Amino acid sequence: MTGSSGLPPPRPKSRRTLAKEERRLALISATIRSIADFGLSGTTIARVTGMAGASIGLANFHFENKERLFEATLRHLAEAERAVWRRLNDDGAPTPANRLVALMDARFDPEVCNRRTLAVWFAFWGDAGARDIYRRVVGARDDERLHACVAILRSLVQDAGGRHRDAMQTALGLEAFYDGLWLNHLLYPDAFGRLDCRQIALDHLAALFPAHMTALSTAAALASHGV
Amino acid sequence: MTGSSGLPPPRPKSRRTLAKEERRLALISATIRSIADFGLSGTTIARVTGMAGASIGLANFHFENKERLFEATLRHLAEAERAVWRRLNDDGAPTPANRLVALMDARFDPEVCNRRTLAVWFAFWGDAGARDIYRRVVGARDDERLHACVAILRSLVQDAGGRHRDAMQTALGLEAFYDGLWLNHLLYPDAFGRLDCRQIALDHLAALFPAHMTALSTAAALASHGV
Amino acid sequence: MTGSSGLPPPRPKSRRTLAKEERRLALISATIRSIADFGLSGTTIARVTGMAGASIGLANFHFENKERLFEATLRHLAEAERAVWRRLNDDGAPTPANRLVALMDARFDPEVCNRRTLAVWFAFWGDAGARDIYRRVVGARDDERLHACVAILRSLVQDAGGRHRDAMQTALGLEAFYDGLWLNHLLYPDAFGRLDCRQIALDHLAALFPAHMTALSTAAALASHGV
Amino acid sequence: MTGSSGLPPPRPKSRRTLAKEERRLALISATIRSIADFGLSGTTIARVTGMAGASIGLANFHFENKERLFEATLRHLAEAERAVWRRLNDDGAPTPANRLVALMDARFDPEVCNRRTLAVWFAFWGDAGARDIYRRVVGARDDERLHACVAILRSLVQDAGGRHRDAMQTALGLEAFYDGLWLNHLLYPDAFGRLDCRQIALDHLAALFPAHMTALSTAAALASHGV
DNA sequence: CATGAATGAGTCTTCATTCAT
DNA sequence: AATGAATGAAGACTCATTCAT
Repeated sequence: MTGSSGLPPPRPKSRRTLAKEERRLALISATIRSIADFGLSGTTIARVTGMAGASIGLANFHFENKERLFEATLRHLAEAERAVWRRLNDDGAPTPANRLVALMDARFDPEVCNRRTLAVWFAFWGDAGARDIYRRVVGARDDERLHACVAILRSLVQDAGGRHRDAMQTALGLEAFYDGLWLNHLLYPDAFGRLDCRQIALDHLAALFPAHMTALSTAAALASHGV
Repeated sequence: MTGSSGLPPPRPKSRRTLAKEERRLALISATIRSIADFGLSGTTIARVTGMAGASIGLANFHFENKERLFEATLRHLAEAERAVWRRLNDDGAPTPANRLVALMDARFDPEVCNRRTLAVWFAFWGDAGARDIYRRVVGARDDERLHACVAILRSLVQDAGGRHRDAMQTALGLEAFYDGLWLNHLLYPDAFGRLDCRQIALDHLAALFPAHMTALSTAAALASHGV
Repeated sequence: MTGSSGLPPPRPKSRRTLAKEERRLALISATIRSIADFGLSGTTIARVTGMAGASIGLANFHFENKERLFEATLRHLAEAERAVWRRLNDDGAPTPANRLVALMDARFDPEVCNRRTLAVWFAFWGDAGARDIYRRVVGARDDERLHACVAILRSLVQDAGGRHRDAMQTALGLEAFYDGLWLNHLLYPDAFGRLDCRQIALDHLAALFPAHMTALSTAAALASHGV
Repeated sequence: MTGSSGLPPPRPKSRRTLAKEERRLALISATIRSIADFGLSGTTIARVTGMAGASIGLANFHFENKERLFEATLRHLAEAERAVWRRLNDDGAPTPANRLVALMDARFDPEVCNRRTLAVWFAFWGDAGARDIYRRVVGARDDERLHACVAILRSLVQDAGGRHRDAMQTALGLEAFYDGLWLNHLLYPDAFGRLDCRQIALDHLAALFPAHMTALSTAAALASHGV
């Protein structure tokens, strides 16, 4: 039906390729769930493949290693987060204040800030051995985010004749604050709901930049529409 | 009864007890170092006892379990942190602002905020299985700290007629912020030095409570003398 | 029948057959290289097919089994050695002494006595399980060679009125000697060069049969021309 | 009973130590049997420990590795062979001819030249990966034996004004010959009995050194008494 | 109190073989 | 003919825990 006419079906190959990518994704997804539910040390190849409905050997076929599987998992999550950020950034008006809020909003987007994803990040941050893997895979991405924040802050404060050196300090403080909110959302999801965290972060931004208060509130209101 | 002759042997019991306590401490200390250097999953009984210069059997003798050893380790660190906080709190003048700074300063005291200690906390926070242990052992202590913060905030804001519900929100935000600074100190010790973190935290307090600015600055200056 | 029209397609079958045989040879050659470089246990289907530039499934297509692949490899090497021997035997004058030297020379011909080939023989001789395969595939060929040697020795000694039982003993000793030279060429290729081995073997023959010394020397000189 | 008097029993410790050494020996012996019966690749930790009546974990406790277990096995066999050689060398009269026969006799002593021991040597010689282990562990010992042979040959030929360079060549040839006899004893134990091999080797020595014929025969006769 | 040999379940990884395409 | 994804049994190695001394 799809192609009864002259065109040869290029599907079989692409279907196979797709299936391969699907398998990879299924394994990565299972890895995320396993880390969230059983911890990094409780995440075994047998458990991951079992959750993905695959055989044990398949994990080492698609990912050479357990470590490679972890790396792919980190890369997957990092790319998802980056995509969310880009989307939020492109959607809003391109004022510095808007971009600052977009940066924050990406942190508390439901696709990014959920128990499973945060569990993975903290699992890797919390384990001395995994920390190295994390830095190797996601380190550059973290740097990029930090420097984007610094750039925004500079253009934001430029209007008010702010100091340059503080931009980095402020950016570090902001990122740390978001991380801390993430941690508490992970540890106490009830006391620290996702939207609570977002609100606290927004209040913080407003407290830091009272001059841009109005713009920030507007941006926040706009952004929260999409949530 | 213990000695067959009249005189009791010169504190053999207390000496033994001391030796026992020393052994326990040596094992706990080795556990901390091992978690910091090799992660939770890389921390084996053999490694811990090896680092402590003890035999394998000794760990199971002093601590029934590996889990018990971890619990004792958490308890030890929590008590040390609590002691630092009490000391700082008792030293300064008992105004709310002072106490708020003391609460913060305890978080960034060198005895509390060092790579090894933070590595342990984040190791337990990062692992789903260990998280349960953490909550069981240190959860109440964390609550105590949070409520102390709330109480301070209430008495602080009472003067200015603040709202009650905000006290809890603010306290949660503060704790989260400190946690985030801890995390970044652990991950990037160079970019986030201990004193940098403390300064960022202090700036944050000052931004939150501009009315108490002067008092806070004074308190900070006083506190930093001791550092 | 094959083609629907009258003319049979120009040797498509033979071309296919050739391709098939080429594939088989490529796989066998890769097997030899793999055994030489990684040992019998390090020789996996994936490695062999990888070295031959084929897919994993192909090995099991051309050779039902891994064991069948090994058998084909042994057969291939045995036939090559036999061909060398026949060639050398046919080339020289058909005196017993000449044939004895030819038998020896076949053992140290570059096509037979090289690192890769010897590695395969000793791999199968050295492994208890593989030994059975070897005996099943190459045992008869070894017997043939031994009895050829016995026949030569008998006709050689007949002139001097030698004893019959000794022929077998001598033949066994000769073969053992060649094997020992092979082993040392494999283990210490520098100290035991191929030509060194040949010379030692020739000296040994000369020592065993001083009466045929001259003939042997001549034969050796002739044979070494071809080397 | 053993020590009711004042002496404290030093046994417990030495008994423990002995037990440890006994375990190691039991595991090494099982390794030898396993290699002989199932080949190097068929020799698994589970099999070895099973044959030794131990648990799987014990092999890795006494020998860090499978490779270390193999090394210890090689070392054990090499030392046993060396001990036999020393014994035979010390027993006989110290003439060069005697020592040459002793060197040969050690090769065909029942403690050295038996199916199990030879199977181990050839297993390591036959596998590319194991070959490296062999050279690392036994290489020096092989060199020692070769140079001892060279020294004997030099003092033997010195009387007849022999050539020096030939000593090494002859020694290499002798060792190779013994190796070849070993191989054939391993492959065809019926056709190549241990004593058959020894006789062939002795005949070979006699053929090489007819001048020392008498001494050799005498030495051989004496040596064969002990067999 | 202390030791360390011993156990065996559990983990990662390899690999021959199968089979749908 | 050929591909390569998929399977799962088997292997080496780890490690918490036990227990005789």
